[in-house]
Amino acid sequence: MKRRNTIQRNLVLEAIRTMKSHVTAEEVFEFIRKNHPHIGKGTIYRNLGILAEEGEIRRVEIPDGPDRFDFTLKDHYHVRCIRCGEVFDVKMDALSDLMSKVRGPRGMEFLDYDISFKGICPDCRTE
Amino acid sequence: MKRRNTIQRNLVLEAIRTMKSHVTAEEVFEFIRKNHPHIGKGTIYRNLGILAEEGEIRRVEIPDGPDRFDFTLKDHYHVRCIRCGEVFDVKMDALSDLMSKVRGPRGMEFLDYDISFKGICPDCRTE
DNA sequence: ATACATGCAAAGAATTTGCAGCTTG
DNA sequence: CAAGCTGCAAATTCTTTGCATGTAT
Repeated sequence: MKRRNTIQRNLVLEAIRTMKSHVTAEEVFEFIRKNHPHIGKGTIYRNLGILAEEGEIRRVEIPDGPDRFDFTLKDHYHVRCIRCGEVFDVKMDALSDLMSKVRGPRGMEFLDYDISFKGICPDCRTE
Repeated sequence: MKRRNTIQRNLVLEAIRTMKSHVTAEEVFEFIRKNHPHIGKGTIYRNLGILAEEGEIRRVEIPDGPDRFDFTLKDHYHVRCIRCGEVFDVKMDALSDLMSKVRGPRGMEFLDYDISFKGICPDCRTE
């Protein structure tokens, strides 16, 4: 399955690069739709998946909300506000080699991990 | 909203206590349905939510799969097999006070975090 | 040419919700 | 008896898929 270089795929990558961090598929769709009203939402999802698989972008799975997509390459984590659902970046010193510390069922191959925080964002706290 | 002590709520709690770890709402539903064929799925979801909120059980949000529910009290994390979707417990030495290490937007209140791993389980590796 | 992609609409999976009637305190 | 619940079905939300047509290589 050799990949093609389609207009739509480039638009999606371009959008992720242009828009603010951790956008949802829906946001990418609305963004691109402004200039390309006929793009289909399925195409957005398909291309986000392909780009993430190729490592061009990063898929961030947010518990309790739609997946987000990042262009950022370096590792960072996220907090989700339990009131409004907004997602923010958080910084944290690299955890010392988490992958070598885990113990799972015998023979389990560990590939990846993610840490996600929950909290209440400044705006929601003062309401 | 004072809580009542309903048969259904007790059945759900009982089910979580009886069944193996990290079960899905669907599994709880099927389990209870054996003896109470008229229980509604909405009731299962509502009660799982209430019990989790009360701290009687723990909700574990699995990226890319349905929520799981645990009776286990102590902290532990999970791996999800990317091939078959099965979820396993993992053990890891307590991380030294992650909550005090995070830096988020100014004024963000951090409440909780979870770590989730991905991997390939023994069964799927040998297939 | 021909395999891969697209747009559109419909299907799916997980969960939530509206509502009339039933229960618990 | 009033506030909570329940069962049921329909609605929501996010994402995937089938298919006829389009297009990059």
